[in-house]
Order: sequence, then structure tokens, then C-alpha cells
Amino acid sequence: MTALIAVPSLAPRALYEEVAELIRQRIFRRELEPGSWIDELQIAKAYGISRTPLREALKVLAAEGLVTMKVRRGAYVTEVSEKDLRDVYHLLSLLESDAAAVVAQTASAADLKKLQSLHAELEAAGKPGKEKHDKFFEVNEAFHMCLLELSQNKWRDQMVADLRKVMKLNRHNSLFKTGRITESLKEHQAIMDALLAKDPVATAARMREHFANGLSAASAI
Amino acid sequence: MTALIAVPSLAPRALYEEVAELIRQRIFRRELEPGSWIDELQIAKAYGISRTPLREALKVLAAEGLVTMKVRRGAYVTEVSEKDLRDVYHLLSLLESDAAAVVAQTASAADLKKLQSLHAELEAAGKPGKEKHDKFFEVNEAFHMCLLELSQNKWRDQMVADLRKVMKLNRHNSLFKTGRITESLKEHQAIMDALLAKDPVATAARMREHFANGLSAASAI
DNA sequence: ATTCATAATTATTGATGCAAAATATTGTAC
DNA sequence: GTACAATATTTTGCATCAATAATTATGAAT
Repeated sequence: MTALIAVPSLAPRALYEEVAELIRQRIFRRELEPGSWIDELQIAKAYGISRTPLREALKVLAAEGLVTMKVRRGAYVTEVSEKDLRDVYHLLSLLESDAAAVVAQTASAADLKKLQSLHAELEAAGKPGKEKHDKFFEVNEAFHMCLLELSQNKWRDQMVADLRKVMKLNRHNSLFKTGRITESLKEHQAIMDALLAKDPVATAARMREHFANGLSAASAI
Repeated sequence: MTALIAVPSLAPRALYEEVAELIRQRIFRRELEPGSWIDELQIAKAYGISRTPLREALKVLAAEGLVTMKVRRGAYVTEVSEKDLRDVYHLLSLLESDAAAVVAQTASAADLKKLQSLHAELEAAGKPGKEKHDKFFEVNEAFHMCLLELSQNKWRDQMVADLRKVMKLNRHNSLFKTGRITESLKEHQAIMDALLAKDPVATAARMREHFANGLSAASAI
């Protein structure tokens, strides 16, 4: 029985948020499989907490789409169909390409420099020989998130973050981590070029292509 | 003290959802003003329920963006800035125009008929002389929602629904209800035409215009 | 033997109670 | 009179407890 240890941080989160994050991670790690029932009693006991904050955490996860609440039947890890994944991916493409267009129009020199440095990191991490794929995916995520933040629309940030969480429910969430690192780098380069040219239309187009390629690579599996 | 009466329906909702809906409506009616603190004890007492389902309801509303939770300070009705509204509106435009394009490509004859009948209703409700504006806005919402549903992406449905809720936080949520009924009808007609022509690009463009006009009408106030 | 009904068990949902934290209030000292 | 400190009150947040609903198991009747 591993009780939760209270970590005194500067921005203290409520217990239900703490628990939500723990369960999120367990879902991503597939410790809790899609479709499976979430045993409140067992988890509460395992974490050494009561069921009240746990249930609040489950409500949060339900709002994110990670779990599904059934009346009088409790919480279940959301099952995503192939169509769901395509639908979510489509929305990600739409939202992120739009964000990219905005950034192309509004980014300052410093903003572009930041993106370029991330892009450079990405190229370094993607060098053949290097097999630190984790690093590549991490920086890739950082690049996309940085672009998002630069587009200055917190509502979109939230939506993209939630959609990306849903994508992680997928077994082969290969959409993000296929072995197409070289192609992905080329596409990122194209996006960077369009951004530096401050061409919103081209930037959005390159981002859409980037997503389209990711999707076809995924469905080819 | 008005206790909640259990309405036995076919799809029984949990109490926390029931309560969430009640609070949602109170927020939309501005009984609970943006920025104001939500008194858990008072509301629980007023509804004749305990704080537990109420707190769960507040978590749901927080996920929708209608309320903001502050650690150890409770729940507050979300305050949306002018920029927030523009940002949300931008996303609505993006999502709904994309949905319209999908429908233009995939709609069956029956689907189009359904949209046409809603459009006819809208024209009837918008006839000068008739001052049933409520009816107009209601049918307008129905038209947009029907289009959404026909585009067959439940994730987008959810996002649009949430974003529209946030829009309703606005004092003058004039974006939907300006006195530009005639113009709005013309724009809807243009959308219908593009849909019937099964032209996705034109349909999306008309929808974007529809939103752009709504925004400028709103900011002109 | 199979089906339907009833009872028992199990799990969710809602209520109440308690402790900790934050804010407001009051009093005292300078 | 103002500022700071200590106390009191208010309110959140978590835990425990009770009740309701659903599922499963058991038994009886056809």
C-alpha cells in the first residue's frame, strides 16, 4: 500500500488534481486498459485516500475524455475506435495548422528564434545513429506546444492538450511515434521555412501536410 | 427552500449532472455573475442537497470553462475578457466551417432536406413583422447543431458545445443575437447553396464569412 | 430442465461530520 | 490614530457513514 506523500510545492495542487494526474499516467501506461472498469475502492485503498477526492478526479478525467462515466455503473477507461482516432487527429490538424498560421503572422524575432532552437534540438535528437527516440518525441512535443503557446489562444491550447491526451489512449499511438523521423524532420523544416517567410497560408499548408503524412504512416501499420 | 424533485426519466441523470445544469442556467441568466464567488453552502442548502454532488457538479463546470477553481478558495464564475471572446469565436468559426465542408462532401439527400427544412423554418421565424426573435435564435442554433451532427465527429460536437457555452458568459453575447437577422438569413442561404452544390471549399468560405460578419456586428456595439 | 421471481451481495451515489487553512475581526501597543 | 498580532469565524477539503440501485445467485414453479 503506497500512501500518497504530500509534496509541499509552491503551487499546491488539490488532492483530486494530484490523483487525476496519477490515474492519467496509469491510463497512458495502459495499466488501466481502455474499456476496463475503474475500481474506486481498490484505487482509494491503494493510494491511501478516501473515495471523495478520487471521484472528483474521475469527473475531471471524464471531462477530458479519458474516462467515461456510466450512471450507477461507475467509471470506465474510454475506448477509442479507429474512427475516433481519425476524428481527433483531424481536429488536431485543423487546430494546429490554424495556430501555425497565426504564429506566422504574429511571431516576433525572439519567438522565431525560440522555435528555431527547438527545431535544431529536434534535428540533433533525430540524427541517425542516435537511438534516443524518446528525446526526439519529447522535443517534437515541445515544438508543437511552443507553437501553440505562441499563437496566444489559451482555449485552443486546452483543446489541443485534451485531444492529445485522447490520442495517447491508442495502443499504437504511432501517429506521433512512427519510424519516420527523417520525413518528420523534413516537414518540420518546411514549416520553419514558411514561418520565417511569415507566410501564414504556406505555414498552415505545411502543418496540414505534416499531419496528413503522420496519419497515412499510422494507418499503414 | 426549494428541494429538488426527482423526475423519473428514461435516461436518469446523476444528481451532480442535474445540479450542473441548474447552475449552468443560473450562470447564463447572470444570476451568478462572472467573477463572483460560488457559495457552496448556500446553494446546497437552497437546492436541499449535500455539498458532495454540488462539488462534483462544479468540477464538471470547471472543465467546461464556465467556472474557475481556486485552491482553497472555492469556485468562481469565469470572467471572460474581450480577447477570450474573440479567441473562442475564432475557434468556433474554424471548427464549424470545417464541419460545413465535411457535410458538403458527405451529406445524403435526406440530410440536405433536413437542413433545408430548418433553413425554411429560420426564414419563417426571421420574417419582418414577426418579432419572435427567440424563435429565430432557437432555430438558428438548431441549424448550426444539425450541421455539426451531420459532420459526424462527436469530439468536435463536444468542443463546439463547450465553446458556445463560454460565449454565453458574455454580457452582450450579441455575436449570436444582433439585429442583423436579414443579413444572417442571406448568409445562411449562401451556405445552403454551397451545400446543395456539394462544394466543400465554398461552403467553408461561406460559413467563415457568416462568422466574420457576426463578429464585426458584435464589435460594432 | 428452463424460466421467472425473489433475495442477497456488491458497488455507486449522496449526506454528514471533522480538521485544516484562510480571512476577517478585535484588541493592544506604539 | 495606525499598525501589527492574536483570536475567532468562515469555508474548503477530505473522510466516514448510510441508503439506493443493480447485478448475481438461488430457489420455486411450470
